[in-house]
Amino acid sequence: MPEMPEVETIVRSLRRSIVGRQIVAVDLSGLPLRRPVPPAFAQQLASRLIRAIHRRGKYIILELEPKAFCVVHLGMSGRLFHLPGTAPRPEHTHAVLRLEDASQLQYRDHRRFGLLELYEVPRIGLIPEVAALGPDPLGRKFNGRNLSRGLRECRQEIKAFLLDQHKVAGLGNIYVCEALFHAAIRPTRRCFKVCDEEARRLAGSIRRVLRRAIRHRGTSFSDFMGPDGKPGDHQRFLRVFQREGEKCRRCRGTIERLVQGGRSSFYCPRCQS
DNA sequence: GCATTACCCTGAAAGC
DNA sequence: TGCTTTCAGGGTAATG
Repeated sequence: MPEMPEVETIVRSLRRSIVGRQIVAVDLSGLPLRRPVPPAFAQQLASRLIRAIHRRGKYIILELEPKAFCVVHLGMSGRLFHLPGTAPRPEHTHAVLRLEDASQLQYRDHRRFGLLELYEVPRIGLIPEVAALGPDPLGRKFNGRNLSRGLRECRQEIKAFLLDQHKVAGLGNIYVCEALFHAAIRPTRRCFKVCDEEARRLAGSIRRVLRRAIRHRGTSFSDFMGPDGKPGDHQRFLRVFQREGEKCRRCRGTIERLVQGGRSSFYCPRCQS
């Protein structure tokens, strides 16, 4: 389940390995992902140069020359692998970008919740998926004051707010649970009931949790690994996520689980109010 | 207009 | 042992 730290790990790895390479051919499985991959996708990508790789929220964006942007979202189970050109193409491989140095970039996604799209626009900001995103938690616009302003006028539960990519870009279930634990806020709290001081604390917690996860190359349970095949290491440092019934490392109380909007939330009822 | 729910999908785990 | 059912979750369209 790639969230921002996992996507950032992938982007950093791919920057080292595929930027400056030309795409010579593209093979597609033909199966639809979240949306059907446009029939012209392969033809539009072929012969373009990979100029740079960007991340916006959980989106990976290949900046191409002649100017275009290839947008990749990994959904729940998507993975990118940079492999030798002779590597086999396993089941659930939906796109293969063959590069000029005889290597290949494989997109695999067994649940097909991901997205592959090409936009011929002059700027990243004109990509519709990117334009709709809220501020990046590691960017300048994300701070306690702005977060507090957003929370004040919202009646949703804080968990749903933080998962909404239009409000904050890049957070998923794992890091929302972890950040709320560090900020001592229960996931069911209504946004407008989070005071300024708590919002400031939450903004700081979100940034710290994400930075720490990036240092550990993300969290791996079953789905995530980097393009080089290495899993992340952050799962060892989680305080609440998937720890239902275990002891809280802060107060020795018991971690509980509840379901919000069909997603599991993990929290410590003693530490979080 | 905002909040909530259903749906897409498949592998793994649980239940029978 | 083998089959069936349930669950997980990101994003979005549909519904309330």
